[in-house]
Amino acid sequence: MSTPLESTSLTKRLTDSGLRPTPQREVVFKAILQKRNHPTADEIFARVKAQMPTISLATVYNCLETLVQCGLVRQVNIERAPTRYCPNLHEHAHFHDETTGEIHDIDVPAELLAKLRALLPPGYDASSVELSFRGKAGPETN
Amino acid sequence: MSTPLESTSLTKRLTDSGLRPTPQREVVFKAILQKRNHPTADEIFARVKAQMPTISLATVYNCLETLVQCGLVRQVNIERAPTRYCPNLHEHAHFHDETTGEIHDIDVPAELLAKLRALLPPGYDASSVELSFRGKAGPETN
DNA sequence: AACCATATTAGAACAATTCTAATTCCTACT
DNA sequence: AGTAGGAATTAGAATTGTTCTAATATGGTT
Repeated sequence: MSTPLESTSLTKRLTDSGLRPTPQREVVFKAILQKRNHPTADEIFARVKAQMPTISLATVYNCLETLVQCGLVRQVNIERAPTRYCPNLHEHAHFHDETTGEIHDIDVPAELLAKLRALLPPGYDASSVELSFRGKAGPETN
Repeated sequence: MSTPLESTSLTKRLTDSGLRPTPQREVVFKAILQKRNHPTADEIFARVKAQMPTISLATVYNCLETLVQCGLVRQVNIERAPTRYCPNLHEHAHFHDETTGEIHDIDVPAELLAKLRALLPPGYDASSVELSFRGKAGPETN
């Protein structure tokens, strides 16, 4: 009973990646599962301190990074880089090139954009839609 | 010749919104148009200082905000709030409720996701796709 | 020309995150 | 079981992008 299902799968994931299963990582993971919302690192820190008062915010960040690496948690707002401004006013998507750090515009047909908006439940009114890709651009030069 | 087309349209937009056309705003706007990429505020600051060495970074931020308000410039990475983590691992979009600040998950059919990926030019390989809406959720409670 | 709201400025403040260096903890090996 | 050694944790400082503050300057209107 000291090893519930959740922690075994966590332990497995960690060891499979050559990482150590530590109490901190377990507690952080459970704190995220606790409520099905989208907590910030600070919120997770608060939840976790209740059970483990000695844990530090830096550790929470470290654990989160580990969990994201293992694919156990997703990061919603990856973009911590500075805000960027663009003069291209018509609706378009962005491709963030991971190797160069550059951002390229991607055209999105209006028809497809409409389909995206149609995903929203009734009553939801989106004032903006942001679509961004992240990855490697091919070697073809221009 | 001291009032090229670009600045007249800028002036018009500003005055239409009850805002003043100032040299700083003009210079910032031109700096963004100068190159068709996605500069950060710092980069714009650097470009601008060449012509107007006395301008301050705060002003650049102010001008950018104004230009975004007027719809002359788009902000790419609006999300300045802290990174959020979510345990929902299958592909989904997010809806940022502007009134409550909450984030709701939106399901995206795999078929539609495939269509989005298909927008990328050949050679582009996206490791992640992020789709987020921003707006007001309806009044229906749950 | 004077007024007054609006803009600009420099620098301090802030918030989220990362870094640093010291300590502690797991795990593997005897 | 004991211990070496690398990995993880910790507290606090540092960093970064952005916003705030309070004083000064400016532009457009009367």
